[in-house]
Amino acid sequence: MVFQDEIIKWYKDNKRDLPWRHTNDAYTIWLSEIILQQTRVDQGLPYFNRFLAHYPTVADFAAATEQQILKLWQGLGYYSRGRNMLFTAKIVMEMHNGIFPKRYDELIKLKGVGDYTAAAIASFSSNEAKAVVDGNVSRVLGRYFGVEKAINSSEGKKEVNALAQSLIEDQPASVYNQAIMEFGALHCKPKQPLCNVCSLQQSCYAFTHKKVAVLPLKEKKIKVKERRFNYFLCLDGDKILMRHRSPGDVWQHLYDLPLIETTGLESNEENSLQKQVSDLFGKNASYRLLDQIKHQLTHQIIYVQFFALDNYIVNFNKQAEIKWVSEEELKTLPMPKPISVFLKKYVE
DNA sequence: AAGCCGGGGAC
DNA sequence: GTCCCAGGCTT
Repeated sequence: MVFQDEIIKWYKDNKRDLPWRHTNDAYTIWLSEIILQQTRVDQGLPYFNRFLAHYPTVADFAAATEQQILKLWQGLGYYSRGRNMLFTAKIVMEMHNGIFPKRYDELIKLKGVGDYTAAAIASFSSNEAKAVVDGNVSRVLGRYFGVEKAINSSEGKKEVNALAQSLIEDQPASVYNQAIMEFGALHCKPKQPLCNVCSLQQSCYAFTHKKVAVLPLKEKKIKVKERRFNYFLCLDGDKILMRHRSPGDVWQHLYDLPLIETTGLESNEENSLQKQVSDLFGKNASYRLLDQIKHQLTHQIIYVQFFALDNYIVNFNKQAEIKWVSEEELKTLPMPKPISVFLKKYVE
C-alpha cells in the first residue's frame, strides 16, 4: 500500500470523534480552524462549542462587538485571531453576500486565513485538493520522506509544501488531510512516536535510518525576554481602575490594571518604583504587595507584582488609557490570564 | 527572513 | 526546565 492509503486506513481505525468533522459548513470549519491555530484540540474544543452556541452563523458573528468576541476568547491566547475573525465575518457579509467562501483562492484573501487555514477550509468543506501543512504534517512528512532541511526554514517549508501537495493530488482531499494531521497528533508524535506498532515502519526514512529522534530538523529557538510588571489595584467604592492596553505589545486591546514596568536594574532613587509611583499617583501614594507571580509567554517571562494602592491621586493626563469601571462592566471586559486570575482572587 | 503574538499540556 | 500545539501578521 502506498503512503496515502496507509494513512487513511490508520485514520479510519483510530480517529477521534470531533464536532467539526460532522459538518461541511465553511463557516463552522473556519471557526474551528482559527481557534485551533497553535492550539491543542483539548484546549480549543470548549471555545469552539461556546462560539458556535453564541454565533451559529457568520451573520451572528459579524453582528458582535470586538469586546464581546475578545471576552469569549479570553484565556485562549493569540487574541488578534478573534479581532481578525470579526473583520473577516463583516467582509463575508458585505462582499460575499453572507455566504462563507469555500474555494482556496477566495479563502486565502481573508484576514487571519493563511496557507494552512485556506487549505483546511477548502478541503473540508468542498474536497478541494489543497494540502494542509501544519506542525503535524511537516513532522510526518519530514520523518517518513526524510526531509533533511530544517522544516522551519524557508527552503524546508517549500520542500514540505511541494511534497504535501504532490501527495494529495489523487486523494479524497478532506479525509486525507484530516488523516495525516490526526496521524501526526496521535501516532507520529513529536516525542515518543509509536514506531513499534506503526504499519509504515519499514518504508519510513527516519525509522530505517534511525533518525526518528532527530527528524524533523528545526533551526534556532527564540530567546526569551524578561520583564517586570507592577500592577496597582485602585478601588473606589464598587469601582476599579482599569487600563485599555494599546497596540504594539502583548495583550493588545485587552484590559489590565494601572501598570508601571520596571527593568529590575534600577539602582538609584531616580528610577525606583517608589519614585515612579509618586510621579504617577502623587507623593502621598502608598502601596503594599498583595501577590506576585511569574507568567510565562512564548517569548517573554513576565514577573508580575500586584500592589494595593492608597492615598493616590489619579492623573488621567499621565495615563490616558485608564478609566473607572463598575463591578458590572468589569465582567464584560476581556483580560489577560494573570489579571483575570488576580481579580477573581482579590476583588468581589 | 526574522520577530512577535498566549496559554497550557506532556515530558 | 524544554518542546510544541489544526499559524499568521508585521516589519
